[in-house]
Amino acid sequence: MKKDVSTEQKIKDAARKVFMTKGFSGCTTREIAKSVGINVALLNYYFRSKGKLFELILEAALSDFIESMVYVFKQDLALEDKTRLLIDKEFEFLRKHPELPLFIHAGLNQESDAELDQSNFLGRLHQTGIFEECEKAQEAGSMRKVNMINVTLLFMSNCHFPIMSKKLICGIYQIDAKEHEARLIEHQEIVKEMLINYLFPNTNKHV
Amino acid sequence: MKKDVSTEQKIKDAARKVFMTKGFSGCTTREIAKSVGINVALLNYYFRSKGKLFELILEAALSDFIESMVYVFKQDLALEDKTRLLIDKEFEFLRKHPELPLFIHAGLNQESDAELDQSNFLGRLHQTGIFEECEKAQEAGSMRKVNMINVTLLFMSNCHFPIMSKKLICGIYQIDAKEHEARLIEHQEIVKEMLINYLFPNTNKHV
DNA sequence: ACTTATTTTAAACAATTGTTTAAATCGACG
DNA sequence: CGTCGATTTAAACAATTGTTTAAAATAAGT
Repeated sequence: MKKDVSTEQKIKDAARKVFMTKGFSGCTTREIAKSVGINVALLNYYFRSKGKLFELILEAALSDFIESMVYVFKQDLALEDKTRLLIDKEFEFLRKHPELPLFIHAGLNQESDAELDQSNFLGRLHQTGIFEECEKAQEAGSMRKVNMINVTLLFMSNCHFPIMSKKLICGIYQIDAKEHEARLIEHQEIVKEMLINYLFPNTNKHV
Repeated sequence: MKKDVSTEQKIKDAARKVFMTKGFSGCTTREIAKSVGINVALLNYYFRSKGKLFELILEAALSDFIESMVYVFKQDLALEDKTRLLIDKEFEFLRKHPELPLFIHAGLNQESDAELDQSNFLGRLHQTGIFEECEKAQEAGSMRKVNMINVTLLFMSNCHFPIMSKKLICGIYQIDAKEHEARLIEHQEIVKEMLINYLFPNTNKHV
């Protein structure tokens, strides 16, 4: 019979937490092992090396983050409502995992090869039908004609960056976490209005 | 007489390059020393330690990036034109230093204390008068009433993130650097239009 | 209970880390 | 030239790194 949680999973969980906050070269295998309460050698017994373990965590992180988008795209909603929901869900997700964006970007820079599409992220997004949906809306004139990569950039920029930049913003403006959270809440609404206004300009809004 | 370039400066330059691409824990003092062509001990002779050197580079990077904004704010232009110029200059600056945003954010997370405002960044921004200028425009109704921290977030998100996320975007969408650059050029125009529309809504635009 | 395979550990490995020490080299000035 | 200070180096330091080896503990099957 298995234990309540397998050792392998416990290592993954601990490694995720440590890697997230300190990065690949910022931590040691012993640090991870200690936080699980096991011997260092056991880490190499389950995963072949520190690097291999890191790749696993990084890919899982990427997967999580794609999945949070896929969930929204699958909903049966009008494009405008999907836009709102996407932004809300992204902020909700990123509030729970605020270290994730920086971890992913820093992690991708560490990996020289970056065989990123083993997990077929693009395919998973395509399966939701979001691309065709946008294409149709663009043909119909209800959505502004913008390349989908640029649309992605717009969403990610305005959702991920405000979370990643917490320390920088707090440092520059000399505000504490509480004030920063207030700005974040406001930002969430700003982004929703701004993106919808930009992407769906024909829908009339009032003051 | 001094050499053409002082050893101290050569070390700083090399350290900047290495730290930028590999991060603090991702490189070694010997690696930096070798890239300058000097002994490791000399590095500790000029700067007390690896950490001290890193702090210096990080602060200089932050300073550069603030300065590129200050330059724009000082110009004698209408707010809308400053907005356009700011975005153009940010993209220009970031194209020259694409690793800088990620380096700054990762670096700030490494530092536990993060005494960020020794350089008085907020003061330098205030001196340009940009805050009063925006406040006046907001009172006059030409600029949307948005907290200045949120305005900052809007600009930084839409300028910095597209540059930082190059590897991620290229990985997900399976595009090469050339195609990515094309998207970036388009993004620059998108961001200009979108932000101006949002921040200065009363100025009428045509199709 | 005995055997066998899996899981876990302690210990050691060689390599690398940041830093220091003491000596050597260089530059300028008397 | 000789001396003194600043610069630079080679060598060594102790600590830590990722990884491996061989033995121990545990679990499972018969």
